[in-house]
Amino acid sequence: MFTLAEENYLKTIFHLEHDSMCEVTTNAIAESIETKPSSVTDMVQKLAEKKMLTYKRYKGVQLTEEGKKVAAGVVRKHRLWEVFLVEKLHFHWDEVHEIAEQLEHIQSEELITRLDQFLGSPDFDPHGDPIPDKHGVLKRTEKKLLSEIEKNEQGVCVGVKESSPEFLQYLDKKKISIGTKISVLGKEFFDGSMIIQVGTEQFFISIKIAENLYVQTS
Amino acid sequence: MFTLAEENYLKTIFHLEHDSMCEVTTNAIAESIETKPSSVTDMVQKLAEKKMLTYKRYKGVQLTEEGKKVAAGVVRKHRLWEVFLVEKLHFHWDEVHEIAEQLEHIQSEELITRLDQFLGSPDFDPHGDPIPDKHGVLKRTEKKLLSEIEKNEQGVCVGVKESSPEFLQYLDKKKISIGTKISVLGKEFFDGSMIIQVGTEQFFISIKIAENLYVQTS
DNA sequence: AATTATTTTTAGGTTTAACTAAAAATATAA
DNA sequence: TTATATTTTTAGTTAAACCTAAAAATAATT
Repeated sequence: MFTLAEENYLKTIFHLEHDSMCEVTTNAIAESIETKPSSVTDMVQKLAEKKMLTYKRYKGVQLTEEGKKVAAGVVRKHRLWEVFLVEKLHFHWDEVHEIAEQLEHIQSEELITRLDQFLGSPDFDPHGDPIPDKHGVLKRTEKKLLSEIEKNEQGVCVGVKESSPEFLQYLDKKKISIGTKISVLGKEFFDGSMIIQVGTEQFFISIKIAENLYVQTS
Repeated sequence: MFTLAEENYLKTIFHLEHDSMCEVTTNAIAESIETKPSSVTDMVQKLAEKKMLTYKRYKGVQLTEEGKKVAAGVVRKHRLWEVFLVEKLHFHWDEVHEIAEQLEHIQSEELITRLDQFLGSPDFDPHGDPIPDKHGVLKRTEKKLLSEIEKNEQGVCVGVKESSPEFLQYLDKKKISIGTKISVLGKEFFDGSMIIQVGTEQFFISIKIAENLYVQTS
């Protein structure tokens, strides 16, 4: 069994490994978790002793297979709870992160099995992120950033890269959510800005928006 | 905001006050919470400073109005989650306590408001215990112990006093749950044992059973 | 290659909530 | 009432997870 702090470290390192695709540094963890590098060193040494990750002084860390499994379990719980909050309790997708951050630490295999069933074994959370299965395996999707889509092509929104309330609220105002069809009508070479169509509305978006929206083209 | 430990102390003292109807002793708290009396003294002093209870050395404690409100809030969360686990996830009523013990500490007003709505604002948890409203007010019911029922009277099961898995499983085997009608066909003066009827079945129960089952007669 | 800057670790301290052991207060019994 | 027993508190430790400040290792510049 793991403490709340240990679970948070494992989860954070799991995400950082996915993002950076290489060893995760002490500073990166510290920033992510909003703590000091010295605290990270402490915890990382503890997790190394528990064989959850490999650690060489000054060289960063890497999750072991076991560590990945534990971390994926926490992510699975987080995302299943997010689905519950949005689908069943009708929370807005920008309100659920904090609460799921707490719920992800509830310990009960059976609870998660039943929650998963209750929700119809969803594959994705309300932000479009994949939910690991009970063995920690992630379904990989071939999603692209909207910024990679060419003029006159179109895609379906499947997720966001950034998930700050501000961004999610912007998307909401523009009536963009998971499943929304987006057509690229025009693209400015100079700054990457676009004219897109969502439903019957056409409007301008900056590169910053386009680089934080995932779409599936198929 | 309160720590997990603080919430557990407040909740425990709240329950003990209801049971004993007088000041709650250090030892009673220690036993309930499975900790040492010295640890209780520490925490109780801390909670007294926070004005959650009044404390005089060697004299026990009493919750303040504020303390009662906080404690009732934790109990409300616990019991709402129990309803969720039984009604929505189809857990058995003897499996939910431990999980609710964790869920009761999730911090989010909005979550509980919505959970309550989602469950149809239930008044009682799966064990028949009343759920405090959002202001901490408990609906009082005039329930009696089955052992107080006379021969040839009957009542409807509304709750249990003890809620150990063993007891709940016994009740289950005998097909007794919340709402079950129980008729007292015979009562032995010597040891308090009874012959009761549940559905079409008639059987013998000891005083130990009868003293742990609440029924409503009306 | 030597210096400077950055990153990471070590060493030592703080807080929370537990613990043990001993002292003090209260309650019970002779 | 004195002696004994029980309950409660105090004093001093421990462990987890954080912190600061200083030292050590690594990386970047000149």
